[in-house]
Amino acid sequence: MRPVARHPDSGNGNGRSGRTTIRQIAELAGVSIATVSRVVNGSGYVSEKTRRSVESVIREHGYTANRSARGLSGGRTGLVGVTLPRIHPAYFSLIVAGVAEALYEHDMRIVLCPTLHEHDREVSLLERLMHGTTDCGLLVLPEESSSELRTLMNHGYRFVVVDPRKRIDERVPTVSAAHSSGADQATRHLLDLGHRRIAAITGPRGWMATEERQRGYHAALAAAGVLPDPQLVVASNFDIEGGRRAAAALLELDDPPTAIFAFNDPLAIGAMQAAQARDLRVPADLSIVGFDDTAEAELVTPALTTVRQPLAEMGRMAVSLLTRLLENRPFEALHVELATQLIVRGST
Amino acid sequence: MRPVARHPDSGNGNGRSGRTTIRQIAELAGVSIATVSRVVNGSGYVSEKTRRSVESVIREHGYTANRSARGLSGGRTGLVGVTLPRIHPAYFSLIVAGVAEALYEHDMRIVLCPTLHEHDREVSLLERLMHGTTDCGLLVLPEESSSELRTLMNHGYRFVVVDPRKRIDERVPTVSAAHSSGADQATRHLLDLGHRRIAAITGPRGWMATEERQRGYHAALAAAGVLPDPQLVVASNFDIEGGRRAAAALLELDDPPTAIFAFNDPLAIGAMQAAQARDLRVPADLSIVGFDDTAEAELVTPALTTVRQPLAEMGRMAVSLLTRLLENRPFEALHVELATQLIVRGST
DNA sequence: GGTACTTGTGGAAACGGTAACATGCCGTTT
DNA sequence: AAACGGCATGTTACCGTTTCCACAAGTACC
Repeated sequence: MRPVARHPDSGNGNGRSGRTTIRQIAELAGVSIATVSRVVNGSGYVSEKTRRSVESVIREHGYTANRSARGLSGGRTGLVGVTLPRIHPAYFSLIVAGVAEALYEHDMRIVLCPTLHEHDREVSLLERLMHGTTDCGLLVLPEESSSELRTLMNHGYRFVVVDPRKRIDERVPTVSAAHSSGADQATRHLLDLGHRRIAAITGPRGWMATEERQRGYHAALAAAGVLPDPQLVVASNFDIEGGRRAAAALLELDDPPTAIFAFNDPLAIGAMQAAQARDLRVPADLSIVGFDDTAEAELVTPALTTVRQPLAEMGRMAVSLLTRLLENRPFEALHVELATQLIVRGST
Repeated sequence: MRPVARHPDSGNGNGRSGRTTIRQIAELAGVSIATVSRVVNGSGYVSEKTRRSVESVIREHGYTANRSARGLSGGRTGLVGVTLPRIHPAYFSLIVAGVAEALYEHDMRIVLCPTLHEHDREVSLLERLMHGTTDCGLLVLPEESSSELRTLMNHGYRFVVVDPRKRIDERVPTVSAAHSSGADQATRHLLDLGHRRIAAITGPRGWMATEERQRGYHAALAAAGVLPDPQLVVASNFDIEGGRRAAAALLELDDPPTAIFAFNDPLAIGAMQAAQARDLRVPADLSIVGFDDTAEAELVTPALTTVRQPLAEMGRMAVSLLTRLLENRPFEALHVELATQLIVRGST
């Protein structure tokens, strides 16, 4: 099909693209392919002498096992499927960065699958990923229902969920941030500053992150003896525009809040823009706290006080659960919750 | 090894993990595996009747070809290796988003390989990627020298470079932004506003992006009859801190600039911070223009005037070149340069 | 001096596809 | 009527690994 001129150093003519195969290595080292395989994988018995000789041939010829063949032959592909809604928002790219780094150390790679929030797309992607492409999966903020995930499990696919959107089956390993305690810290911080009318701009209803953070928010208010005002809680989606609209509505109230706790940074930034649009000074007239602590929090003026989620660490932790899963180690913690930390900046 | 209880619906016991194979489909449809393969790949002759019958069996059982097997059997893996320095900066994640979207349409997936700017890591990653894991590569801002890339080509690996760092071999297909004309637009904009002492904070010396943008900057100055002042050109790396330092140095000059053209958005943001730190008002006392137009440009106060690079489109375009490569279509344009556009906001 | 276990090694059967080749049928052309 | 070419389908040899099994030699034990 393609009569590409073979590069001089690509060696003896085997069929296709001139890659060194295990057979060539075996021949050069004067052993069988089984032995080479044993050396490469460090399994079974190989004498010290043979091992060294094979290793030197391997080094010399720069041999690496063909991943497809390895994957096919019952082994592992060394590929992990990562599904997430979108890549670009800092929230996701930070998690992916952590995942990529941790996987690299295990000599595994990421197969990246943005779902663009399309549930169907995610389902069909997982279908395909299970299908010999990847050894296991890592689902960030999955669109799938608990029962769909259960089906996946029953088919023998291993996966870990990072930041579950809804409450899901107990047996699915998850990694998330300490939503509730983070929200508690944020709210308490505002209370400590003397605020009593503290509004919340939440994420979508029904999401775990929303519910948990709401729990923390209410807990802190209750602890300070402040009666929660339902008018002060507005649900939104997690973007700037949503924050702008929600904050605008809050500031229209007869008795507007003196502080807003937004459930993520884009919402907080939107709120800040809404405040500035009606000539309110932040933090003098209105204090604002966010959640995430992505890079944008430091860029805006004033810099945003926010609750830091250790996103890259969450990614790393997910990988660590995943490797435990693959080794079939029945592991201690199925559900890991990483601590959050309040970062105080200029917006409060 | 793992005696996982087979899920009821996973069907007849074949060896491993209960996935449907082409053989099972063939049997159920009462045809040979070759015919099923033909139906799946849409190749060769299949009668309308057979095709429909096979398709219905496939749908019913949710069959998808095992990628490892397909990859091994001389075919394609459907995986594209993407190497880039880091994932998180908006610049990269936007490109990746474009790439992912375009690849999804071809039913291909991304294997993501951040190199963390380590040259060795990149080389060894490419080594491995070539190795049966991926069909082709997409290198964003590659660390590799032109000769290393040439070696890769000679080994028969197909790849496209997005935003080449240095000047590389003519035969390597590349996608980049119109650096020079973008810089020209930016500089001209500042000139039109009456500025005559226009400084430039450039990227690292020797990078193509730096050189080309510098060319555009000089061209615009020359066209306006402004003598370039070497003191006003400072090289930096591409991050906020670098911008801060470079701008601080510029503002210390006896005859400081009245405008700064920073060669990317973080640099511009750093410059803005440096200006604000010494109580200069932007744009009244100092105008600033950036380059990229990532999300952060809109977040800062004042919003940043900047040159928009169509990053996601660059990713898509790279995929389109890649598919042409794979189909062995000797293609028209080896080097694509996408137009940039000046976005005027509050910083000028 | 057999038996049994530990080591070291090779042979060969999967794994699930693709694609080259073979085969058989049917309608045209010569 | 024979030869031929397009179509539809089946057979089978790979692709590069892993891994199970067999086998040989050496050592330990009774």
